Amino acid sequence: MSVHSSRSLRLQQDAADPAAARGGSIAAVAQRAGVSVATVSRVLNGHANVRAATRERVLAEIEASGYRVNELARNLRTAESRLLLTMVPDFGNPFYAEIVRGIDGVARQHGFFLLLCDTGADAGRERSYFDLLRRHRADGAICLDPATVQHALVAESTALPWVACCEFDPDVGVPYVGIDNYRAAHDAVRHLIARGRRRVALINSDEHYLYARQRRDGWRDALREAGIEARGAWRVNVNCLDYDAGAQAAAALMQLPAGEAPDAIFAVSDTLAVGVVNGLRGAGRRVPGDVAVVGFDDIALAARIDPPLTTIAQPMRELGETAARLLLRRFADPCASVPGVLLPHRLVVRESG
Amino acid sequence: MSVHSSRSLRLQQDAADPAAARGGSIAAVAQRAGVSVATVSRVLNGHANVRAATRERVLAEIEASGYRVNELARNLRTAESRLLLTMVPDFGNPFYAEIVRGIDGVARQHGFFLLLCDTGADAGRERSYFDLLRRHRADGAICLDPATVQHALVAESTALPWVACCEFDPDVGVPYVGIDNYRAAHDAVRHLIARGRRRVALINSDEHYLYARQRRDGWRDALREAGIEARGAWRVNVNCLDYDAGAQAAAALMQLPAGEAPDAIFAVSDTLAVGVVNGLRGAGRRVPGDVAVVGFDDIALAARIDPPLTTIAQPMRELGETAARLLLRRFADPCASVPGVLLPHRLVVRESG
DNA sequence: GTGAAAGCGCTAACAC
DNA sequence: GTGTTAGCGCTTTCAC
Repeated sequence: MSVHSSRSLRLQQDAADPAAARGGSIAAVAQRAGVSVATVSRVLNGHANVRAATRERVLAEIEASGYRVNELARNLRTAESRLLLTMVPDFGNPFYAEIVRGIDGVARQHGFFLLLCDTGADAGRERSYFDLLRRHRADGAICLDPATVQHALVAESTALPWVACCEFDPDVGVPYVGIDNYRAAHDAVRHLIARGRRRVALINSDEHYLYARQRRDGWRDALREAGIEARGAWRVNVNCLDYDAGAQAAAALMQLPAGEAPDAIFAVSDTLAVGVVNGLRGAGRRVPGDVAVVGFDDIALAARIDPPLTTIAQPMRELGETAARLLLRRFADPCASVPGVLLPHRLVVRESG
Repeated sequence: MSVHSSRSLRLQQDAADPAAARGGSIAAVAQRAGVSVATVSRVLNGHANVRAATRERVLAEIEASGYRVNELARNLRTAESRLLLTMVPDFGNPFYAEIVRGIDGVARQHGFFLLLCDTGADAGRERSYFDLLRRHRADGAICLDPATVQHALVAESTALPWVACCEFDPDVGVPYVGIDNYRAAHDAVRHLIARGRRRVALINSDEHYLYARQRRDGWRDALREAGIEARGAWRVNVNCLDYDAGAQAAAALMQLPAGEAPDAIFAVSDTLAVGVVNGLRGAGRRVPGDVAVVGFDDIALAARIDPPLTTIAQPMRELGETAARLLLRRFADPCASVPGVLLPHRLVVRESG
């Protein structure tokens, strides 16, 4: 059976004819309804200038045949893929999952789907995904990768429609949404000081992350404003944000001589902080009795560990939603000024510190 | 500036000309290289019958202009989207994240990208996503939703190329990959019995999941074979697999009169089991001293909690990889017989039970 | 080895 | 209101 003859047949919903199961072409519908393809297209796209009777006839034929528009063809014609490229460093991380939900919700509301790509925070992989924009596979992109990785994209092109989410460098001229990391860290440390802690350690990620540098500054300044010197020995940088890294860093901190050892630890991610709590317990310290712990992100697990984690909550869903809206706005007006949006964070006080 | 004149210009990588940033058309490249579009297409697709000198000239022009093929057009012509629809009940669940990684790896290896859709295990949403196949937005689909939800798809069409992963009903005639849930549960409970436990409770998810019914049967039969009656009071069904659900279920189980209260709990997911451990601690029970706990899935967190969780490991990555390969095989030969694949599970003994 | 041309299925400009 | 038709940018016969 040739492709052509199968197209002229009515839909047969059986395994023998997969082509028919996908519905024929607009031409076939038009012919059977006794109208032109233009009219069918008008009905399909809800244009007003179609007589009610004609519309009914077309609709009936579409219903009867199980016809579905071929979006491959539509997309070529309209020159848009209606796909949003979303690049995340690690989609197994619960923090990103919630942000992606936010993006997805807004996207679908506007008729877009997500092309979700895990870059592993690798600049090379990210650039090759970014190329999907040039190949017209996606209409725009949202990047959640580290600011340093984003710089590679800037070199590629600022002419392509993309926005930054969570991580960003205000200087690169790309729309972004995130939080004020300096103030968030400042708030966390001030809270610990208000609770009587004096020796507040910082477990930070690699400082080539912009947010890491900002949180470090917030930590340092909050201590300074309380008349405490931010000692170098209290600052640990890890290059991985998992449980083990946190546990090891905490254990190392506890090696400091008594009187110098921290009585509080601020970790820049909850996964790290969960490890810290376990590490401290392994080192025979009580939390928060001996050492208070504050994390960052407020992932679902934070409230469930023992003791429940004090942390800085980021509005994850809204971060994603805002990123999607910024991108959509760029579509509507590519030349509009590029806003940077900072969303409010929130200190969630639980029992760990 | 009209679209046409901008196309005939060289690429300008600046914000003023987003169209140019995406590269011109194949016709423009052909003209500048002094060859036909057919030749450029042949070079692009690595066809052999092009003279080396010609090929060089075309390649040089592509390089110079930054041209990228428009896959919207290619896809229409070749009648394939090179997108794989992946429907998951909840992509915030780390269990699914790893499976999706497996799918993604194999897909990309074969030039496909993922259209990842979160269905929330809702039949309606799933069906509307499934329609993307008919609209030619995806070439095939992988479904991770409950078997009951899949039945809606079967009614839609078995003529469309899709496969089931993890959840499946062998009777529906769709290729699937999963594990032997009956034996996995049986193994878990037998392990607990071998360690001297007699009153083994089951915290199960909603039994409209096929796996839930199979695991329930495995639990019941393992007890029965040890001469223990599987009491109704020991069986709790929850409709949500998060920490809280586990904690609450555990607390409820501990309300049973002494002598009837379980001395072991088998939870059908690790997230549930983590909650169970916390719930037991809250109820003043020691794990595994008073109550042993066994989970399911072996997510990353399982080894990190206190005490480390004994669990059934599923080969998550391989499940995803196999699903993708089954689907790819359907593309190659739509009429091939539909294999069902069961991958081996593994009991990982840690300290909780 | 290379080019001319048909056509994938759709949308939209234009004609009536 | 409705039909005719010209492309969107590409791949792929079919000539030469």
